[in-house]
Amino acid sequence: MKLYNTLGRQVQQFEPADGKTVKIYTCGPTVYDYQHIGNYSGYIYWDVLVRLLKARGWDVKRIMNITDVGHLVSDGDEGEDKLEKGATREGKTAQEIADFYTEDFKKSVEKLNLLTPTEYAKATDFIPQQIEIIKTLIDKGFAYQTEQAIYFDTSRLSDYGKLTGQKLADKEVGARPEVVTDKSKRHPQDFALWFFRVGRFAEHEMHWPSPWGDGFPGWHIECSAIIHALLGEPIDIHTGGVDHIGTHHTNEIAQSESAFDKKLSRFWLHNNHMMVDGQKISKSLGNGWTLEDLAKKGFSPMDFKMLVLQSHYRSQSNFSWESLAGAQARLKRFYNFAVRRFQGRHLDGGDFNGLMITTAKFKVLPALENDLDTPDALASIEAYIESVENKDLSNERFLIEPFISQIDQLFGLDLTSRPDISPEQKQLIGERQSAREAQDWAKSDELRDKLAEQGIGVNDTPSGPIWYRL
RNA sequence: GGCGCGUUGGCCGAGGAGUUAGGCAAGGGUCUGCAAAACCCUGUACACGAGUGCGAAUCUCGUACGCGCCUCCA
Repeated sequence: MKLYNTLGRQVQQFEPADGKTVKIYTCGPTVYDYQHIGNYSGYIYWDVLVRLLKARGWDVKRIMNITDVGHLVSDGDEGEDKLEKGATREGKTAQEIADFYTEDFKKSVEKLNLLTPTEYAKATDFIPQQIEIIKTLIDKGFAYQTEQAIYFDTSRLSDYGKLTGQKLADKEVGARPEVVTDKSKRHPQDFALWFFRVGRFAEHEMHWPSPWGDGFPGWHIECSAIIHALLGEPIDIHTGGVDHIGTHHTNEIAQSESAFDKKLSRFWLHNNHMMVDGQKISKSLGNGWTLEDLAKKGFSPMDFKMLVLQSHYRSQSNFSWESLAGAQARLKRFYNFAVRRFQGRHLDGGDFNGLMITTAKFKVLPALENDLDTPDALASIEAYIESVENKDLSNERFLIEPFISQIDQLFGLDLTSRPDISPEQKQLIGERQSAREAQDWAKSDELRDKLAEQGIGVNDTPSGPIWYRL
């Protein structure tokens, strides 16, 4: 299978280093607030990636971190931690905030039917490991100490920034005036490994002892520590949003590769961002919808997932309520296809069954193996559903179950869990059909209305009624 | 200033030198007791300019516009 590797900027053939187990790390949420739909779009893509890796027969060991400390806020960078800002806002401790939003994140993962990682790793559970790496970096001369912090000396690396393709000298450092810099930093691009609880950080609520003094870790070090502790370098795939390329992942590479003399990750995959009405999702625009906001407008997490899968992970996609409605309609069609398996005329399988499996295997899977082309994969599924619906059901025999279970395996769209209707409802359909045959249109219409009240629609075909959900 | 991406029919969105993407919406039709659903048909799209090709939406250069990153961010 082929994947686009940001490191090297090209599509490359992928397989795990040991040929068996894929070691994969996904940059997880910073749990200081609800995650918005843009956040989840990334997790949806990486979920399909994991499902694909498994479908190809590899074992997957996947770690996702939960950032619950050390993530400084942007606005002016006054030294406030995102977690602590959230805590102040809600009158809680940083720990309570982290726990609450971690829980919310996990619930959403479940709602979206995303596979849970092998392990979630909280940054605060790996403080000693982070300190250990910093120690190593100091010993090897890659880090230095000032009054405010311990910094990584980026000038020690000739290939610092290899992920971005941008030369260090070309970067405009401190492009924004509001960024506060430590005057005693040797190079403007040097980044903090450990902050001391002094100056603007004096009141920092979360802090730990270290060999160099009381303080808290920089943001990037947690990922290096967690990867080292739970996966071991090099890992096969590291995923995250495109915004991480320039800073977070660049610094992760610098730290880990300097400390351990091994490549950190063989593949770097980055999802592009979801725009909302053509604009970046941001707090100030108030367009960072949550799954809850979508639910209020009548859209399920699965509707949203369908929308996300309709565009490629490397494309910048655009969210609008109109496009979400389109995705919802499409998903409904998938669902109504799935419940055809309860309608009694597909019991024997036969050639049709084989054809379905073949389609899944020879069209859908290859689409995904082509750098995770989910839109193309969906189109193949669509083409197949259409070909089935064209058939005269009374004559054709087919088996939907294996097909949809393959689709579910790859996309987690919950097709297989679409419920059957009740025996009572089936009886109503039968009665209505009898009424129709007796040309009792009044009764037939009455029964149709009754079924509609229960969310069931009926399609009269030459070979009998077919029900679907409204 | 640097790095990078994009511009596809009403909307979303793949593809990527000659052959239908797909979905949603729309119009017409078939079927039907009537509907709905489904099905069929229709739209003949690729920012603009120039260039290279037998041939360009697809390659090259330029222009315009938009976006991302270089600062926390999925």
